[in-house]
Amino acid sequence: MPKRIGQWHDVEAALRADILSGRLEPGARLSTEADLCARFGVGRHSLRRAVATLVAAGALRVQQGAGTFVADHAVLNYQIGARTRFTHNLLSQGLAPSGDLVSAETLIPPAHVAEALGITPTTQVHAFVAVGRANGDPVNLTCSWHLASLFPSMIDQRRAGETVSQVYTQAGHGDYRRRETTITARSALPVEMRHLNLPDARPVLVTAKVDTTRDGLPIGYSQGIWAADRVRFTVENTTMTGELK
Amino acid sequence: MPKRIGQWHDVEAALRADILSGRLEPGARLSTEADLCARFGVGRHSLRRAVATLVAAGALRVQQGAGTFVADHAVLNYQIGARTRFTHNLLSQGLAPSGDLVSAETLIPPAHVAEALGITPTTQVHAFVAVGRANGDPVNLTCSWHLASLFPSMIDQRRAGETVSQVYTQAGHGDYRRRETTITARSALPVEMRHLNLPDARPVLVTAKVDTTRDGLPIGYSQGIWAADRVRFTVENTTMTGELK
DNA sequence: CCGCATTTGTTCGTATGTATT
DNA sequence: TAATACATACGAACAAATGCG
Repeated sequence: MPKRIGQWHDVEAALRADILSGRLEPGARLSTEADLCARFGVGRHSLRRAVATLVAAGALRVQQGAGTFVADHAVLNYQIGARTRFTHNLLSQGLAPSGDLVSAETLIPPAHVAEALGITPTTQVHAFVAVGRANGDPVNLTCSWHLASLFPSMIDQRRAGETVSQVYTQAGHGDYRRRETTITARSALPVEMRHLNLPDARPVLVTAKVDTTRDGLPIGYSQGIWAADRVRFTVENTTMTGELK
Repeated sequence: MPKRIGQWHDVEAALRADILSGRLEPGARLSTEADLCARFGVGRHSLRRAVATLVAAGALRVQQGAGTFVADHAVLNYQIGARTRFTHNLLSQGLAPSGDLVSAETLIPPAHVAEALGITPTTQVHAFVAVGRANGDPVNLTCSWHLASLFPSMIDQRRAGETVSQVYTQAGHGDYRRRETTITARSALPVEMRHLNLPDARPVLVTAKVDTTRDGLPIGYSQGIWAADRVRFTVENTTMTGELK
């Protein structure tokens, strides 16, 4: 026996059903708040809470002054854990990759970065923040940290448009490896909302990985924040037969 | 230029800062709403919106009648894409795995399942819903669909506690393979909130995979919904040397 | 075990600001 | 510029859950 308290739950369910069933098509505009309030017989508060929930869920998109619309998204399918790269991933789906370097500086890393890199908290690193785009729309925000001692001119190189891989190679670490990638999800932080152009605290996927030399020495750590409704990760399940138990 | 208007943003930022800085320790109880309203000089509306945002972000936990608390979580590190299993994954971290079978029935699959399995929309499948737990706390909700024709007595077998792998093996498909796994994130649906014991529409990670025979014929499709703040996926980055560009 | 005070949840009304058309 | 539509904010009242005496 479901414990349904709250009219806004009912309104949310009704709107969600309309969207899923196709009665409201992707991109369609909903009636105004006032109309919907009248239709459902609830106050503006209840209606707005239902809409807010669906916006957070990525089912609706609201634009002040214009109206409320059913979301329509293009989802990027991103291959992970292999030798594919951002550029290659997008091109293979007919999307135009681009990116902006938001910031580049040399500093003392935050604690969790120092830990991941296995360095003392006072060792200097280069820190970069960049936005990756598909067809001009931002899809991810990358924060990366690299040992400053190994890549003296990395700041200038990256400002000149060189990729991390290119810098690694020129410094004699072309055969670097990527340790395992971790994936988590959470709600977007205010900074992330700005860079990813998110209208609200929507879910984001967070990827993190450590680059090491062939000997396993960490040389860089990077973290990607992805708008959850704009990407789907694919992990190739290599190996494996049965192996139950 | 940031266009930040709204007091509730300021309240959220202040609370977030208190949490991150450690002034509010994990598990600690905040002052009451009334007190916080007075302290920040805002109405209850603004305060509650700030709190709601932090709850959605997983930073706070609210309990009606009791108070608002700083979240303290145990995060499960889940190895993905290898031969590891739910049980093994938990045991290796000292967590006790358990699970409940929520439902088991034979039916016509939803469209996206039929598509994934490469079957006509009228082919019957067994559908299961189960909750996976770590130390009794729910961490994921698994929905799986399996070709009914291949596993006639699967419903009874699973009700008797047998695993999917065990059923596969007994039907002569012990050497099944897992096609690639996809990972996405979104907000939890009401059903998921109930089973995962989520107090709100928090982010969830969604994993999906197709089991096939050695010949590549699909025999089952399963989807896992994970409470985002209770799990971190780890993908082993096999292979790979440089291979830049 | 009951009852009561405390604390959060839901809902309404109302007013004003800001973006879009 | 004016009308429309969503955003923010305050206040108030009652419901529901919790915890304590």
